[in-house]
Order: sequence, then C-alpha cells, then structure tokens
Amino acid sequence: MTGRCSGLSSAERAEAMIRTIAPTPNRALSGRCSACAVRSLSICGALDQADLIEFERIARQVHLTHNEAIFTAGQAATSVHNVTAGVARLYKLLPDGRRQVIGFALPGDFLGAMPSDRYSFSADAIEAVSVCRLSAESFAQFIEHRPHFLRRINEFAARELMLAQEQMLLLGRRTAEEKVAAFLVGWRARLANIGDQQHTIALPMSRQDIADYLGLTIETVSRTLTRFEREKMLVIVSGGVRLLDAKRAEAMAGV
Amino acid sequence: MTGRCSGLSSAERAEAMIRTIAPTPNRALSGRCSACAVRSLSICGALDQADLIEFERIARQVHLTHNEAIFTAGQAATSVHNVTAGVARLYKLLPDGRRQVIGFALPGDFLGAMPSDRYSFSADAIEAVSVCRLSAESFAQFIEHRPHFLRRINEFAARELMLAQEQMLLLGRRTAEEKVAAFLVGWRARLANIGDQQHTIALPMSRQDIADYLGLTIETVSRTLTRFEREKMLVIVSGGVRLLDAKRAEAMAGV
DNA sequence: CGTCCCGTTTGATCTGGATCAACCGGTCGC
DNA sequence: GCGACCGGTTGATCCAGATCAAACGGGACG
Repeated sequence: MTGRCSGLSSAERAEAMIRTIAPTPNRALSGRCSACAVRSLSICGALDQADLIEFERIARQVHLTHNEAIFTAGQAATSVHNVTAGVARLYKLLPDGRRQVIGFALPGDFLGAMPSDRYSFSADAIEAVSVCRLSAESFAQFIEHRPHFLRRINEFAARELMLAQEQMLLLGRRTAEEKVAAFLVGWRARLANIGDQQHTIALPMSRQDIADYLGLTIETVSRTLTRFEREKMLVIVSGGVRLLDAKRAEAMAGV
Repeated sequence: MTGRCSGLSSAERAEAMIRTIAPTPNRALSGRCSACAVRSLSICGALDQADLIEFERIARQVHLTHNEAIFTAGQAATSVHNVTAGVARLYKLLPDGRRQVIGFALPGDFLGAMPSDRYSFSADAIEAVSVCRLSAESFAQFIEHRPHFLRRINEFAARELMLAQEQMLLLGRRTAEEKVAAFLVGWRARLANIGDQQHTIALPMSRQDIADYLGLTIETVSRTLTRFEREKMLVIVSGGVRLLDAKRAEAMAGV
C-alpha cells in the first residue's frame, strides 16, 4: 500500500526549506573540459576539440556537499547541469511531505531535459558532488548549430525515459523483495558502467532515500536487506553491500 | 442494488455513449500529411511544406482495431510510429504476467524514442487506431539534416519524461483514491489538449487497463469510482465518466 | 426472446507492507 | 569520557488494498 507520511520528518523538511532559500555558494574554478574524466560518458562525448573550448567558456564547475541543493522544483529553470563527480538525488515532493526519489544521478549524467521553464523536480547532493553548470540560454545557443550534439542529448533523454518506464513497472507491480533486489542489481550495473566495478556495491544514499526511490518505508528496506543477509545473499557493510549471490539477486530482480 | 443505474435519463446516457477519441476518424486514405488533422499536435508540426512531401513519401498509414498490436516488447525496433487517431495502450509485462501500463498514446503522440534496437515496451490499440508508420532507417535519415525537427522530437521526449516522473510519484506515494482522481484529472487535461473538451470524460480503456496504469487491482479501481459516484463527485456513464465536482477531483489529485 | 459471454460491480476475508515504538551503535560536541 | 543525536535495526500491531468469490447487466447471436 501507499504510505501516508513516508517522506521527510518536519525537522528535515524545515532544514530542506532553509537549504532551498539559501543561495548555493559558488566555489567554482573554470573547468578544463578537455581534461574532464567523465567526458566520454556524458553528453560532451559528442564534442570535438573546438566545441570543447567553446563549451568550457560557458560552463562553470560548482561543488556541493552533503544535502546541498543543486536546484529545486518550482524554481525558474535557468541552468542545466552535468554531474562530474559524486551522486545526486532527484526527487519530487507532495505538499504533505511524501517524497518520491525519481532517480540518482551519477557522474556523466545530464540534468537538463526541461519541457517547461521551471524545474519539475529537485536535485541535491547525497555526498560531495561536482556539477558543470551552464545557463539554459547559453546552452540553447550552444546547441543551435550543433545537430550532432542535439542527437547525443536525444539519446540520453531516450535512455532516461526507458529507465523511467522500467521504474514504473517496478513501482507499480513488484513486491518489496523484488524492488530491493532490482535496485541493488540495477545500481551495481550503473556503477560498473562508470568504471566502479568493485564486488562491494557502494550505497552512498541513506535507507530513507532507497525507500523513497522504491515506494517503500525505511523499515521495509531495512528488514528486506537484513533478511537478504540472513539468507546469505549479501553482506551489509559500512557504506554499502557486498553481493554474495549475484545470480539469486538477478533472478529476484526479474532480469 | 441495481448496479450503475445512477439517475441518468437514457437520453443523457446515449449522448454520453461511445465517442471515439479520434478528432477525425479514418480521414486518411493515403498519407496526405498536409491534410493531417493532428499534424500541429505531433512532431510533424515542425515540418514545412517541402519536408511534409518528403515525409509523406516514407510514411505509411496503418489502421488497427481493438487489441491489435502496434509493436511488441522485445521485437527488433524497425519502425517508429505517430498516432493519428484512436488510443493506444503502452505497457510492459513481467514473466509471470503482471502488467504495468506505462501510458496511453493519443492522436499526436509519437512512439519512437528508442535507445536500444529493440522495443522496450509493447503498444496496442484500445479502440480503432490509425498510426503513421516509418521505418526507423528512413526516419533516421529524414532527421539527419533537419535539426529543427530533431529539436521538436527532443521537446516531445522531455515532455514524455516529465510525465513519467509524475507517474513515478503517483505509483510510489499516492493512495488508491488519489491515484484514480489524478488519473481522471490528467486524462481530461490530455483530451482537452487534443480538442476533445466534452464535460464527459471518455474512458476507452478497460478498468483493467486503468488498474494496470495506476498499480492497483481492477476491484479497487471499480470500488473507488463507485464511491466517487456515491459521493456525487462524478457519474459513471457508458464509455466514460462525467465529472460533477472537478474542484474536488483536482484537490484529491494534488494538483 | 432467451441464453451465453465478458467486463464490471459488490461482498467477505486475508495479508504485505505500513505504522508505531523501542532500542542499538557510532560519532560529535563539550 | 559522557550524553545527545542520528541513522539504522528490530518487534508488535494495524490497515489499505489485494485476493477470493459471487452476482450483475448489457451486447451478441441463434
């Protein structure tokens, strides 16, 4: 069933409010795109040397720490962002505080598919995060005469959409056990994709974040993980989880 | 209990009955794009006269009836589609048969954001449907040197993604009552958007389709609708629903 | 005109996951 | 070194929505 107040506590909400109001301090140095570690993973992988120099001119590196907002739902969408380091949490809130995490953004992920002129969701840093920030205007201008770049952005949007559809299936039709297993397997795949191929799956987000991503409560996530551990499918370690029986997890996830 | 004899005269019921969503059903003989009723709503709205003639050359009108498949998940994604009449159901299945409807496609909607070379979901006709079918290759070629068209497709993808995120919030964090109310309000808005602005909301899809869209069972959808009727929020009519208290529905939907 | 069929409604009961409530263990500030 | 705090775990109970079961009603067809 769907929980009533499974989002933030009122204290957390107040904190989030303050965060939102406070302008994000800008500790940016100008970025050197040609040296960017995640360029090939990001939309910038479609840019040649000349493009990069121009891109660098309009981009600005911004660094954020734990729980700092990158942008907030409802605000004017004046910037687009490229995550270059760390993990961001993307989410939507209901007026009464219920929260749905709609995704986690990893290095290389692009946050800028804006159909409206306001952000339709919020994004903040789960851990230390760096983003490449561009004004929406200069970004639009930059795209203007670079159709290959637009095509790349389009591919990213299509991939994002496919992930969203997969997540709808998960939220609407999978059991708690399947949700948690699918999350672990999917998260591991995404980490592997950016080169982090450890046998221990890093989980920088809190249990609450996972719960809000899977449409569950924190207690159910915790119980399910401990059960998985009891059943020798994994070991819970500090900052993550170590998969012992990946086959079983994948079977549960219904891959 | 006499079921749904809810105080409507037979005249009213007849008036409310079966209205195809198509603005102009079956107007197309060969694909005459320049005469297409939904062009301005669709991605083709970005095409000029010359583009249209070329588009027409590669497009083929296909007509489908109730429950016929437009394409199926897992198949090679050889075509892209533009719905021109009727309503299609987009869905994903789990191996054990659980189904998640990920959306309903209306005239003007584009089905072609393919990140992979296989369809990641299935689409079939809920009622009589016409689609504009193009081979993925010729479509890709067509886009090639038409950046304005690509930009239009991108806008459509971004809108689609935003809807998907809204749906994740619904699936993960809303109650059954909120889900049904949100569905009615959202569906009404989409119908209004394509020009069908009747006070009776046409519901060409089955209760099962609605249930699978909202992550509920058919019984819960049915019960919730009857309750809404009992509470005078709406009247259930053949082929749809008549909203009596739109304000209340919108409040429930959390708009 | 009857009856078969199928989508829908309604009723009774069950249960997965939510809610409520401790409690645990690490860390931070003093 | 100690208490407060915070994220996480565990236990007891509850309940929204699922499941099981039956009946209804309208359309199709002989």
